Amino acid sequence: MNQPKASLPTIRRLPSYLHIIRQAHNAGEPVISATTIANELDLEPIQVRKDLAVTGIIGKPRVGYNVEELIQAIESFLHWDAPHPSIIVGAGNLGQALMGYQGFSDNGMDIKAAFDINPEKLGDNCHGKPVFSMEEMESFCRREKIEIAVLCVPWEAAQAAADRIVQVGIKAIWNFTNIRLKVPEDVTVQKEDLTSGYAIISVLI
Amino acid sequence: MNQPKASLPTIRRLPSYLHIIRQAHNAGEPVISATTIANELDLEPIQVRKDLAVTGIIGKPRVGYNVEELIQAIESFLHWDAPHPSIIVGAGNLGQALMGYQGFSDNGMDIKAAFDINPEKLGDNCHGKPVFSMEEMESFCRREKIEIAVLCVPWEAAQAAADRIVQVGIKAIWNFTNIRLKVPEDVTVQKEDLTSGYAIISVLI
DNA sequence: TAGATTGTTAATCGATTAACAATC
DNA sequence: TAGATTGTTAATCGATTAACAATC
Repeated sequence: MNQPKASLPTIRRLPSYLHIIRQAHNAGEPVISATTIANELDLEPIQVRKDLAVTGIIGKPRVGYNVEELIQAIESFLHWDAPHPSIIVGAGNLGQALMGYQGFSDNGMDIKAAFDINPEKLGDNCHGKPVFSMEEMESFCRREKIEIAVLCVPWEAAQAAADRIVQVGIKAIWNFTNIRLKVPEDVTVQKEDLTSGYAIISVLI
Repeated sequence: MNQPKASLPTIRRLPSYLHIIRQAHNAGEPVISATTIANELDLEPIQVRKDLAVTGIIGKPRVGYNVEELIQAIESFLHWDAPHPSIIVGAGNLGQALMGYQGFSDNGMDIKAAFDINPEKLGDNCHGKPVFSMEEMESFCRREKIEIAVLCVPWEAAQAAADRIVQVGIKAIWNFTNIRLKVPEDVTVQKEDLTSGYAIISVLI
């Protein structure tokens, strides 16, 4: 597992910046200032400058940042300038939705297939991509050099599925279940618990 | 918008605790200690104790917390002990998936319907729930006393949809798009950007 | 009783924010 | 030049962690 060169909050904010900067690029703007980005997102300019600094970008005082350079700097920092072969494990509602989610495909995530234990789902063509049985996972993933497994099974099945993913040699699991997975040290798990977001909104209502 | 009585990181962790405590309850265990929860989640016991304290629960030294009391305390703190009538706005892949997501329905979120501009989607029966046109939103939401709108439209349509949601009188928007919504002060927006999670895993690989 | 666990008070750590010189 | 913006260094703020007395 790599040691990130920036704090997790900073990394989380970078995609929002990138989205705004790409819009500026589409609008033909050659430069953009941290102040502009901050206003758009309701953040402090100093925070945007500090965040952008982690990508190695150098701005021009009084002018701002070169839009094309900045897009490249962020994409490169996030490794979004190269494709990441990925699979979905668990082709239920959420798995199928993520399979067609444009926010991922726009940023290098290349979902090659889904895997499921339910024989009824097999052979389906979900968003133009195949659904295979769990037995086919190992050979497929080694052949396609899969880097990321997106885990969308019910929580009761999550640990067993994770064990399988580890066995296959995949080193990164994006865990959409609400349990903590037990995996070897060299495997990265990023937990994305939608009920955490629901908890926030429930308290704020 | 309510001022939460706990930090956002604390609130985010509570659902994971609740899940473990409910499992203990199902297993018939009368008490559970912060140490047990911490071990399960790979956290520090002191953090779990501090987090649980915000719910007002009182534990017993040497014993731990009464499981039933603790479940009630967390559910009550998160307002998960009452139903929250909700709607999905944008019945695309993600919207449909969230409509059937059990992690929400298990915790009081009661999704009553979805709304979409695409006439092809209307009348569909998605997970046993109806899909209506945007025009029907206002009367439906006022009648059903909708509290939360889950926004799953493409980002280009997000601000217009949010304006509509505000107009209807809904005070909480769960925003799954990657733009910042401009809404009146009394409307709460919780942004849930899946590309932020993808950024983390991309950097950690 | 001895030992484990709670809850409180204090210390540490890291992220955010402020101040300001440098620069175009 | 004057003024806006960057990048650096320092200060603040808040969350996490540590220490420890209280308790069953």
